Amino acid sequence: MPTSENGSPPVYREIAEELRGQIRSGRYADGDRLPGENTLMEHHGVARATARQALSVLINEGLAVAVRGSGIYVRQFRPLRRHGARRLSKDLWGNGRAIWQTDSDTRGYEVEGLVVDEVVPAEHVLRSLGLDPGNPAVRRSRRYLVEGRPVQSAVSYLSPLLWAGREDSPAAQRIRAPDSGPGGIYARLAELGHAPAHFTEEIRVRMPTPEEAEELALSPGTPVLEVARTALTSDHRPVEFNEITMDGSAYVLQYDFDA
Amino acid sequence: MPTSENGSPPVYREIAEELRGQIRSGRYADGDRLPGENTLMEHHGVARATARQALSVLINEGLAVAVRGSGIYVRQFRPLRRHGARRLSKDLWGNGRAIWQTDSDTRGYEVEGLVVDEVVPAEHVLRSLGLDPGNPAVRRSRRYLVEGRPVQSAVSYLSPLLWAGREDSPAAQRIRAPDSGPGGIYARLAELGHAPAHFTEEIRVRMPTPEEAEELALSPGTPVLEVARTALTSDHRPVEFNEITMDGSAYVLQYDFDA
DNA sequence: GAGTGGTCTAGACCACTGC
DNA sequence: CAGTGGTCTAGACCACTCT
Repeated sequence: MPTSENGSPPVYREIAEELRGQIRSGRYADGDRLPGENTLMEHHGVARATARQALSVLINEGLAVAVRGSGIYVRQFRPLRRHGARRLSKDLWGNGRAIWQTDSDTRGYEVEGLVVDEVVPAEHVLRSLGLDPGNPAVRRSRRYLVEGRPVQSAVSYLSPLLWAGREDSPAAQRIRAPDSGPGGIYARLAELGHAPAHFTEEIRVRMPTPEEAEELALSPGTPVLEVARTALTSDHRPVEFNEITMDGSAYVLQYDFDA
Repeated sequence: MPTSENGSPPVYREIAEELRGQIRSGRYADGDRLPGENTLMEHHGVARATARQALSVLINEGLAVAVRGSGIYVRQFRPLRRHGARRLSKDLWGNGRAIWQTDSDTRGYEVEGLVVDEVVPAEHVLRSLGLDPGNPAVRRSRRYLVEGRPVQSAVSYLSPLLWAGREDSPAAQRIRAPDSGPGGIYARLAELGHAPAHFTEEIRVRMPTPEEAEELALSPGTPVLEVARTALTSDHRPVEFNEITMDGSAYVLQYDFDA
């Protein structure tokens, strides 16, 4: 194919373009089965590899998914809505509700594979927490499912310095326990005198690593959203760093703010 | 390849995995040239198509880019930071500065291909503006470049009802002119008595359409960020809808808010 | 068992880059 | 002009799904 315009596009692109148009126009709806390799070979008089290449374009665009032994299907797409500001308002965790309960519409979240341990976090995590290199942190990892499907995995980091000298307090113990108690981690931080008052979230997009693709059961052509949240006290001390990796096709992020 | 685990992964995946590891470990740095098809064929004793398939994995992951006639190179990645709340504060457009001037660090934006016209917008646009189906709107489209590279394209919609009966006022004329004047569109809206007070932004991710890939000069494996912003007055009337498509590899979005 | 997609081989011609 | 990636053909064997 030429670097820019001029001659006609390669055959496989034209086939892909034709199918793409038919998907967009509604000729093929969500979940419908697309013409397979054999059909495309006949109809367009091309070799198998060329038909495959056309289909791989759609798959890498996230428009279609291949099911082995069955066919190629139009991808379905019904995102969840995640609210930025509203969901972290003190009203919620101040009253014993966990954050993620406000996230999804009527569909409920399930938490899976919660692991709590202590590690020396990566450099960017330490920086966000205002810790020096080599310092340890409590790490809380888990995965969230909606309707049985994994949609995000989250890892939260907290510095043990926040409860130094009070290791045995109920709040400090809960932070290191799988069940963080009513209101979650933020309520415990408040009990320790480190109530979160400000948040900053950084959003990045990229294609998943193979590990992430497996953990979130992503089909090819699905990008991930990476949300890195830092929670700060009213005097702007960082008290938590949370790294969330989300199925990009599963979410719409919403932020509301004033001029 | 097996549906889940068991047997060994296909050859092309192993080759891709090996290269991926070498990229991550720093064995190949940003912009370095990776072993090409011929090299992989020799070293791994595979056919050309298999070597190609391995490389296409990395390319679709956004880790590498192919340059015809030259080689395969490790992708570089240095994102811009786009601030959500801060950049839309009234201090900025209230004083005659355009929004995008606050966006990029030291690198400057250039605006290109500004087009102003009147159209009947898509349904979701009309809904965001609170307009009935079939209503027209002024559309302002443009593209932003950083260091000569296209990074986002934006389309803004405004209802003519906002200046009904005042078509000839300076503000209304500027809104329909390529140069919207000091402070940009939001300053003009304020002059018309529709000063934006609240914003809501919706963020979506997906793989680009071929048209978007061309417009933003995206290399394969690059997702796009879609930011849909609605500007509301203090009495919550929508006055502008802005749809921004961004090179996902070029941006980090940041939002700051309080508990 | 027929049909589907997944992997792989061994060729071919082309357009482009860089020396 | 040698080397690179881009496209394409014509086969092959396999694992899986569906009926």
